[in-house]
Parts: sequence; structure tokens; C-alpha cells
Amino acid sequence: MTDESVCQCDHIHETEVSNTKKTMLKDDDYIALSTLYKMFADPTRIKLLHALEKSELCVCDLAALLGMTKSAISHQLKALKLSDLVKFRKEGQNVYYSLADDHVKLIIDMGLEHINE
Amino acid sequence: MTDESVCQCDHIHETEVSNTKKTMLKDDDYIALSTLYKMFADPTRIKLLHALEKSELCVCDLAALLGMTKSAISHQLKALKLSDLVKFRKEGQNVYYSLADDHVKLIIDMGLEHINE
DNA sequence: CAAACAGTTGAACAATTATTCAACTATATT
DNA sequence: AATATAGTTGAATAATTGTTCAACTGTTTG
Repeated sequence: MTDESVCQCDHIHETEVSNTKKTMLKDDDYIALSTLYKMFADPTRIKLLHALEKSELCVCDLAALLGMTKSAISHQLKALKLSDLVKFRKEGQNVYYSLADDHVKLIIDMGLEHINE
Repeated sequence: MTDESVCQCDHIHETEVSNTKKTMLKDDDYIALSTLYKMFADPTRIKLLHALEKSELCVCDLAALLGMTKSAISHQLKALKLSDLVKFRKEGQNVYYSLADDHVKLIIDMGLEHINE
């Protein structure tokens, strides 16, 4: 099956397309990238990340801050944890969450720049 | 209704929470931010953006490059257009798309950095 | 003018996902 | 040991979303 049969096109700019093809990454890389950005693609999660820029907070603090249930927050923190965007430490009954690294702040700031222009 | 009644928590670190609250943005800002990142949160769209880093391409080119139908590509380009991530120019039957500004490349590169560590 | 092609669009369908709810674990307190 | 609280978890539900399909617009060419 040719590319043309998939895209239903006859006249393709072949040199540009083949040049671009060389610069493209593996499919898995794009999936990994989009999976990362999915974490920033939800208001609740981006609030959590932004809140944790300031200081570490426990699940209760975050739930109170966002006005949401502990369960909802815990579910989202789990997703952020799986994407290595937050880390945590346990202390007694509390679990304190914090940002995993500086990229998180940089990515959020980059987005804010785009919004505010 | 108090925050506590929503989050089901009794012992909240009040000073940390109220300090963090001061640094938080308006809800609309978080919605705008997450809406922006939603555009990067899909493999097809991030491929389109990455492809357009190299040179402008028409819908047919992009469809051929990604091995997808013109319709699917057109739908995603519309979303990217609405988020001001791509711009376009018409020439005869063709519509050439290109990146709207440099932020797009920066945001993708930032994500790649996080992946490759 | 008619045929061919590039591109767009809306509806439909399938897949993904955010929150809720209830049940559960684990730690701390009395 | 019993109770209370912090946090997690899995299933269920509702909402969102990506692709397909068919029909459409607009431009070019013979």
C-alpha cells in the first residue's frame, strides 16, 4: 500500500516530504511526548503542579487548596507520579508531594508565555 | 461550604496552603494552559507540529508524511489553528501550513529534554 | 462547462478519561 | 483493642475526543 493510497493525494511535494521525513522521530518518541503533555492537559493536574512549585504539600492540603476530594486528588497525583513529574515522601499519616525536577516549572512557564502574548 | 467539607480533611497545613493560594492563578488561566497543552497531547498533532518545524507543507504532504487521510489531518490542523499554533496561506488548490511562532518548537524541545533523561 | 483534485466539514462511532463512590490499608491516638 | 484520620484503589458513570465516512466547496484544467 502506497502513501498516496492512504492520503488520497496525487500531487505531493516529494522533496520537501522526504526531507522532512528524515527529521522525524520514531513513533514511540511521539507517543512518549504526547503522553508527557497529557499530564499538563488537564486543569486539575496543572493546578497541582503549579501549587507544588511553591512548596511540598500533602494530599489533604492539595484537596483543600483545589476544593476537591482527596480521592480525586490522589488519582491525579498517581498519574503525575507515573510520569515522573512529582515525587513523594511519607511522614506518619501524611504523604507529602513535591515536583520531581525543574522541567515541570519550565514547561508551565513556557505555556504561560504563549498564553500571555 | 468550607474547604474542609469538600476535601474531607481535618488537619490542613494552613500557612503553607494560604501562602500557596496567593501564588495561584485564576481558574481561567489554568483552563487556557491545559487547553494549550492538549494540543501537544496527541501523537498526530505533535507529529504535525514537529514536521512543520522544517518547512511549510500542504495538507496532502502532511497526509502522505503521516500516512493518514486528508480529512483526519485537516481536522487536527483546524484544532492547531484555533490554538494559534499554526498559520496557513492559500495558493491555488493548496493550503500551506506552517508554525505560528517559535514557542511551538521550544515547547516540543522542552518535552524531549524531559523524555531523554 | 465538466471533470478532477485539494481541502473542509458535520455526524457517527469507538476509545479514552476525570470524577464519584464505596471499600480498603495504614498510621496515630485514646 | 477500638476509633479516627490520611491516603489509596477499583469499578462505574459521564464527558471528551480522534478517526472515519460521506457530502460538500472552491480552484484548476481540458
